Amino acid sequence: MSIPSQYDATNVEGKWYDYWMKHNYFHSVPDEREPYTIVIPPPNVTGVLHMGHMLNNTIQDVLIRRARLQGKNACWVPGTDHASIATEAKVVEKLKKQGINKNDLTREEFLTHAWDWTHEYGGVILEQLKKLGCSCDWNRTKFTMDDDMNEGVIKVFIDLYNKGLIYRGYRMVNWDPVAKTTLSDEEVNHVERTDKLYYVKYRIENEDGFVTIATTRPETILGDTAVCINPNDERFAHLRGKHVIVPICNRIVPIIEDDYVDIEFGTGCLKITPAHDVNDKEIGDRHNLEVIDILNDDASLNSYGLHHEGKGRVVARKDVAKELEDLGILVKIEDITHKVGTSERTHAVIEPRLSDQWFLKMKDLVKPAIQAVLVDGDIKLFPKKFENTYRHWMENIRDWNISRQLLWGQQIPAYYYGDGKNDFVVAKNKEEALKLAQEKTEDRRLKIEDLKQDKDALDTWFSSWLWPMSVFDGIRNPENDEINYYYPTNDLVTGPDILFFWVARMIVAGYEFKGEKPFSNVYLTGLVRDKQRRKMSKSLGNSPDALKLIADFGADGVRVGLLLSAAAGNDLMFDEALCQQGKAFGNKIWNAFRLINGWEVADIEQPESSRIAIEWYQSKFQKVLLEIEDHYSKYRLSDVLMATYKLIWDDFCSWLLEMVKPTYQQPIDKATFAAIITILEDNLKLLHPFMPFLTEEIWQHISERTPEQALIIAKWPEGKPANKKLIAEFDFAAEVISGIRTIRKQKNIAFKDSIELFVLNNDNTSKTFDVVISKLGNISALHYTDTKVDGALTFRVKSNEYFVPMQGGIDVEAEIAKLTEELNYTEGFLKSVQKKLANERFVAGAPEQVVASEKKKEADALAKIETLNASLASLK
RNA sequence: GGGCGAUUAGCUCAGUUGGUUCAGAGCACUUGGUUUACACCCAAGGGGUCAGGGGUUCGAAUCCCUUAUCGCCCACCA
Repeated sequence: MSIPSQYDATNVEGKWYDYWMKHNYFHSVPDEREPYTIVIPPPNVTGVLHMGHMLNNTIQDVLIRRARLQGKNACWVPGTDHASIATEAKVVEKLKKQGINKNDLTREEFLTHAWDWTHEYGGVILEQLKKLGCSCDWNRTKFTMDDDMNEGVIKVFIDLYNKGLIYRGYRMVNWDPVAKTTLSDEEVNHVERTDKLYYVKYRIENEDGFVTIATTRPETILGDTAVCINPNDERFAHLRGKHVIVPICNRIVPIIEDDYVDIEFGTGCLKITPAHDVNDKEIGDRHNLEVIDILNDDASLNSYGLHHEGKGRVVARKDVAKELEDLGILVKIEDITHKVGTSERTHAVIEPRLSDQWFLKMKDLVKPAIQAVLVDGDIKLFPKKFENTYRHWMENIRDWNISRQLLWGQQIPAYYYGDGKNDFVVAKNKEEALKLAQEKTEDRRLKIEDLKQDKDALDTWFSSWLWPMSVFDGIRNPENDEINYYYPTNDLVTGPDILFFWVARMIVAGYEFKGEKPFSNVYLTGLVRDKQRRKMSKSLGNSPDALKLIADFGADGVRVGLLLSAAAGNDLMFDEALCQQGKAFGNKIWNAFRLINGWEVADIEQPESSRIAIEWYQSKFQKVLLEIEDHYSKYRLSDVLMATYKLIWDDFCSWLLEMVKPTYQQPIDKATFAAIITILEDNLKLLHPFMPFLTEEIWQHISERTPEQALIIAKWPEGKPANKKLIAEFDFAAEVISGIRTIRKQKNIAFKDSIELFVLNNDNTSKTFDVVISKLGNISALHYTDTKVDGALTFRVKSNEYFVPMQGGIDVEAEIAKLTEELNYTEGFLKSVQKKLANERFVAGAPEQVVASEKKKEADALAKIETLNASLASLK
C-alpha cells in the first residue's frame, strides 16, 4: 500500500463526517453517565457562516469532543433563531424587489412569504457547520419559532403578566424609522457624529425682545410646547412668567423654569419638545405641557409639520433651517460632535417617540442573576473582566421593552375587547381570552369576533432567553426527564456583544422559571479581525469566505488556524498563514504516521536507546497531559493546542521517532513498535478535539476498527505520575546533542561521518541517555575522561566539558576567542550574583531557598570559570 | 461624562501569590542542509531598558502614583 506524502483533507473529511453521522455518535439520550451539555448560540436562520461563527463553533466542538472522549454523555444542541427584525427586513427587501409592498399584504400573506424564505435559506448555516466538523446532535435541531417553542414563549409571557411583571405603558421608546418598530435600549448603539448646532431666536410675546435657543434638530421646533430656563439663571430673570412665539408655527408657549437646564451649555435656554426627547418629556410632565408629535412612523413630518408635511426628517431639517434663515432668526450654526443613538440592525438614527408598548419589569427578576455571578460564583465568566460589565448593566437595569411592531415573531397574546386602555386580557388563545374577558367584564354576550389580538410581536430575545430550557421542552413540561438530565448546561460559548441581549437574560430566565442557572461557565470569544486589526465586515470585503478556507486548508487546518491565538476575550487577528500552519501540522503528523506505518517489525531485541526513549516520552506525555488539563480547566484552549502541538511536533516527531528509528531498511523490534503505536494513539486522542478528521483517518489506518472502536468515542488518556528525574536527564542529553550538532555545523562535519566524544563529567551526570547521545550524534565512541583532551573542539553543558577530537587539529585562535567570550559572560554573571550575596539585607531578608539558589549559582559559576581558564591555558 | 482593560522580540501573545525554572512561546527572520516520514521538512542561530517617568522593597514585567497611546462597555446635556 502506498500512502501519499501529502495529506489530502478534502477526500477525507466528508468520509468521516458521514461515518460519524451514520453511527449516531453525536446523538445523546439521557443515561447513567454524567451529562455534558452545550446549547449553541442559535445563528440567524437566514445567516451564512462567517469567521465569527467558525471561531465560536470550533471552540464548542473542541469542548464537546473532549467531553465525549472523557466518557461523558456529550450533548450539543444546535438550532437557529428567527431573528425577527433582521429576517423581516430581508423579507421586506426581497418583496420590494418583486414590487410587493409589505403594507399591502395581510399578516398571513406576509408570514407565508417569510416562511418560504426561511425554508429556502434556513439551515444553510447548519450545513456549513457540518463542513467544519461540528458534532452537534442534529436530531435535536431547534428553531425559535417551532410550535413548541412558541408555546413556551406564550406561556412565559402569560406567567409574567399574571405575576404583574409585564405591563403596557405609554412611554418614550426608541423608534427605528427604517424598520418602523421600537427597539429595546440594548438595541441602540451610540455613535459619535458631527452635526450642526443651530442657534435660533424666538420672539417674546408682546415684546420686541428675543430669546435664543440652540438645537441640533430644528425640525422639532414645530413640536415645541415650551422654552425652559434655569430658575437660578439671573440672565433670564426678566423672562419669568412670559411667553414666546415658536417660529414657523407661531405657537405661543410659556417660558418655564427647571433645574434640568445647564446654565453653561449653549445659550442656557432650552426648547422643550416633549414628544421627541426623553428629557423634554420628563420636564413636560413636571410642567403639564402639551405633547405634540410631529412625526409619522417613517420619521417624515405629519400635519404638524405644516408646509413641511411629508418631508423626511433629514430634508425637513435642512428646509426648516433654510426657512429660519430666511426669517432672519437663525443666529449662527456651529459644528458639534456628539453621540447619536442608532439602530443595532438598520443603523438608522433612532427617534425618541412616545407610544404604547409592552414592558417587562426587570429590577426584581435580576436579583438572583446578580447573586449567582457576582456573589456566589455559581456562574463563571471567562475572561473574568466581563463581570464588571455584567455588574454595571445589571445594577442599572431598566424595564425591557419587549414589543416590536413586526409580524415575524410570536404575536403578543393580549386580546382587546373594548376601546379603553385596559380593555384587554392575556391568554394563550382566543377561547381562553374570551372566557377571561367575559369574567372581567361580567358580560356574557361578548363573542370571539369581538376580540382583537394585539398586532405586535415579541422581541426575538424574548424567545431566545429561554433557549437552554426550551430546547429540552423545559418550559412546557418543567419536570420532564430531558430537562432534568441536561439542565443546567455546562458551558456557553458566545461573543461579548450579546452579553446583555442574551447571556444575562438567560441567567435571569433560568432562575425565574427553573430556579436554577442555565449554565456554569460562559466563554466569551473575541472579535475576529483581519491582520490590520480591522473588524471583518462585508462592506470592507476583508472577511474570507469560510467555505473556501475549508476547501484550501481543510477544516482541521482552519480549526487549528483559528485556535492558535484565540485567548478568551481577546480579539483574534486572523491571518490565512495560521491556517497554513494548521495544515502543515496535519501533514507533519500524517508523515509521522507514514514513517511508522512503513516499518517492518521483527522479533529482535529492543535496543537500550529505544527502551529509554519510550520511557522518557511516556513521562513527558504525562507532564504535558497535566498542563493540558490545567489549561482546559481555565478555558485556555490556544494553550492546550500549543502544548499539544509542541508535544507532537517536537517531542514525538523530532525526538522520540528519531531516537527509535531503525537504520535504513532495517526492521524495528516488536516491543518498540507496540509502544510507539500506543503512544501515537494517545497523541491522536489529545489532538482529536482540534483536528477531528485527520486524527480519525490515521486512527482507522493504524488498524481495523469496529464502530465501537472509533476514535471519536475512544477513551481519553489516563493521568499517571511522571518521572521528573528522567525528563531532566533527557533535557541535559538534548543539550549535549545540540552541542554536537553545533560543532558539526561549524566544522562542516556531515552527519554520516561518525565522531568521537570525550566527557569530563564534572557534574556527575547520569549516563542513562548516553546511548541516545551516541545514536543521535552519530558518536563512534563515547569516552569518560579525567583530563582535558588536547587538540579537540569543546563545548560545555552545565559544568560538564565535552571534547570532539579533530583530525588535523583545530583553529586555536577561534577556539580561544570562543572560550574568552564565554569566560567574560560567566564572570559578569558571577559578579552580579556576588553583589547580591554581599548585600546583607538580601541575605537577611530573602527566603532561605532563594539565598541558597544564589549560592549555588555562585559555586557553579566559579567552577565553570575554573574550567574555562584551564582550557584557555592549555590552548596557549 | 463615568467605568473597565491593555501597552513584553518584526507579528500574535504567555508570564498565576514580587525572588531558582524570569525575560519566554509560536510564527516571521538569518545561516547551513537533495540523510530514503515530511522542503507543508531538518538543524543551528540572531533578536526585547517588559510604553515613558517617579515611588515602595534587599529585590519589580509583576505592587503604588503619574503621563502618553490604544481598545471596550455604559450614559438623555440641547
